[in-house]
Amino acid sequence: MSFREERAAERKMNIIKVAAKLFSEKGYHDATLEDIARNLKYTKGSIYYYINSKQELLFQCHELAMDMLINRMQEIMAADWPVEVKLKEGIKAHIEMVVGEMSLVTVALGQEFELEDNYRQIIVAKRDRYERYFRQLVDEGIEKGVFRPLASKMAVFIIMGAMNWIPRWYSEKGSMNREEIAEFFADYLVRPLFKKD
Amino acid sequence: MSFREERAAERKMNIIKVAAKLFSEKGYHDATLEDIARNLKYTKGSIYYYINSKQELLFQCHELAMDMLINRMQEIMAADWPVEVKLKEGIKAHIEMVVGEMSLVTVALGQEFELEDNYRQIIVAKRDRYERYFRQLVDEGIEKGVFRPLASKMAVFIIMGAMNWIPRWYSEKGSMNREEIAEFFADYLVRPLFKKD
Amino acid sequence: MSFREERAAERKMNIIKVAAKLFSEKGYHDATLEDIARNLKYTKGSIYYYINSKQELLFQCHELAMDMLINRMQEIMAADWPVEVKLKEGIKAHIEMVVGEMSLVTVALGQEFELEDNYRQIIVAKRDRYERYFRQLVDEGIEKGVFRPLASKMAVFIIMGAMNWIPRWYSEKGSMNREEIAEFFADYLVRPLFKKD
Amino acid sequence: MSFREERAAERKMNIIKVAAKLFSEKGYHDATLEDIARNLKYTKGSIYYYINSKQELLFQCHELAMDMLINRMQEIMAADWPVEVKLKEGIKAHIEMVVGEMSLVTVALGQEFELEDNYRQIIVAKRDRYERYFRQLVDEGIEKGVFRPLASKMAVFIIMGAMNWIPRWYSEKGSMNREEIAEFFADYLVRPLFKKD
DNA sequence: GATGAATGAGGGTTCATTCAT
DNA sequence: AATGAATGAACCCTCATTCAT
Repeated sequence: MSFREERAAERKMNIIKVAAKLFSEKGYHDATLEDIARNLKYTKGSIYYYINSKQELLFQCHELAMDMLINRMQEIMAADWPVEVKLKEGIKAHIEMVVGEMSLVTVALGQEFELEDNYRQIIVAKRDRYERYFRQLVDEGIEKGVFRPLASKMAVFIIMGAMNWIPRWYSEKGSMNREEIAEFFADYLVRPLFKKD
Repeated sequence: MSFREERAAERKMNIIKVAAKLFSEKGYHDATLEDIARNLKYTKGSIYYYINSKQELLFQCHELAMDMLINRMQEIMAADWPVEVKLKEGIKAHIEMVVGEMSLVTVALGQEFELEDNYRQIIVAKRDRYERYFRQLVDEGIEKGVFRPLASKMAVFIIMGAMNWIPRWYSEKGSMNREEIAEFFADYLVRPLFKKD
Repeated sequence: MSFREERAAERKMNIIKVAAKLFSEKGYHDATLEDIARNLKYTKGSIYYYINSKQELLFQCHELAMDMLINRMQEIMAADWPVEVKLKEGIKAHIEMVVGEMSLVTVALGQEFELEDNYRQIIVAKRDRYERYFRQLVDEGIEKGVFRPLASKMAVFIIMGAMNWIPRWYSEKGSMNREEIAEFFADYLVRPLFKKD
Repeated sequence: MSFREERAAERKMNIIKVAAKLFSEKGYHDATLEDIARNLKYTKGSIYYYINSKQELLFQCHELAMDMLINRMQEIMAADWPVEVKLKEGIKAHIEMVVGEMSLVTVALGQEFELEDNYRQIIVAKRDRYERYFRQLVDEGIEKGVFRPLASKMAVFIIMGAMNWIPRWYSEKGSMNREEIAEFFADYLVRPLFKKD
């Protein structure tokens, strides 16, 4: 990639991030391109040098977020850890990203229904793929006798729901910091999987 | 209430329900008043005889939903059950309403950020009050030694998140029916509260 | 049709005519909806109560014009006249409409390429149908031995072209009035069809 | 002209021709400078090194086309032929150019109204001058007794209209080739000028 | 000579809202 | 109690044009 192209890509990324921030703050509709432009110190028209439509912008937010989540999860899957550790790490990683890249992942998780159909399909596919990693881990734990037998699909829904709700209440000023929250969630959500002993 | 007023109230309720349905299906912005009117076989103008603004309509959805949830929860709180049973019943009741009155509660839970500030404050207050019931139960369980000591606020966030995520994946054609889901959730989400024995 | 509907239809027709006028004066693109609205003493938004898009407006101009032309031509075809008279009358009728309903027919004849594909197909079909009447007359004249044998398609193209060019030069202040022009054209354009004697 | 200037002039001509092609295909408005640039493998900005505005580009198309037409007609006028032959040759030459340099002349003939006033005046003047040649021939024919007396202005309008309509229907795959069409038109359009004998 | 980048004016369209009837 | 009609503010998007490099 040439220097020029690199700078252009960087700027586009910047636009996406600002858009994500505003989308997550005000919602897709209420965040106007004017808002986004103003935040970037661009003019409305200028943004269109980098993107094709507001929808595309939303889509890019989704895609970026999902790719980040998937990449991180792939690393975890590849690691040489016991299954219950992988699951906990997966939960913690997800939470870190939800809280850290707040706006980006928040948009992706919370405003899916704003995506037009063709875009949505791509994102839903990625989300399914992502969730499947978690389900794999639960299933594997059951097979290995580490976890008790149960409906892994439901368990994953519970885990996802709990995690994805975080943006609704999280505040940097809260009594727990990121790691503590992540730790708490990982413990709370994995615990019911274990057999009683 | 006079007969007239009664009929008007009834119609207003009808409008709210239809609005809720459309809001939950297409989102607040994409559901136009035209849509709502068409579904009711009214004209756009007529609706304004019963409501003051689209925002108010959204607010009423929220309020109705929250009131339903709160009322049900109050009954449970008043019952003469052990604390862990109350909590499980609370979870089950919530899930029944999420799945049953789908649109109404879905709107309330999923589109809070569309509310304008003055309205939002009222709703947030109700939601807080609602969540406080759950937290009370957790705290009480801890006090009584039924549950282990932990950050009850976090636990409630987890419970709420898991439940409120249901509309995102629930389908009537799924492998579990309502009661089974409710049961599964109640068990899974309360289980980590207990002391190991 | 109820009184209300009638009035609405009337207003829509009015909009179409004003649009046609402006389209023919400034071209489809340069005539803005703002222009059209101003001419009607409406606001831009109001127009959308009657139409769905600017394209539709253009289409309606085309359709109205073609229907007028076709209807008139059908009357002529049905008349009990010798073929060469029918042809001359067709030419005269066409010219009357081009000059009379100036803007409407002018738009239809001159700005076909501005129509989007789905609309264009409909209009092209109508135009073909219209031209076929003329061709039928020429062919019939040839068969009957009134006209000499020649490529009727080309002859019709010539006739059409000559007539449709009129809006480019016609002025009410010109030295010939409508009927004289029509008469001149009919004679000039039909004359070459006859056999020399 | 220096070598530099020559090359620049050549490129400018190239731009005009490509512009003409796109103007005739999509219309003046729908052919964007982006389109034109892409076709030339330039960038949008670069074009402005050679031209001053899109309008100028359109004007140059018109002027080039009119100059070509006028030049050819001057040759014909200067030839030592009988008047009726000159007229026929004029018609044939015009048609050859309409069909051959399709885009250039098509733009000039079909999109005159897109020209801004100052430009239009110049073009209208040229077009008048061009048409006057044809009228001269008709008048001369009348004077000499070759043609019958008639309104030469009208006759020329008919001839022009018929010829300028050709781009609307012409296709290379049609049943007649260029020369045949030209021949047919010349015959058909001149024939009504002659006296019956 | 050429280009990437930015601009800004304006256009079509949508929609909540109002109001006379 | 209901509606047809009208409004206007706001929004997304396009594109000719400019300019520093």
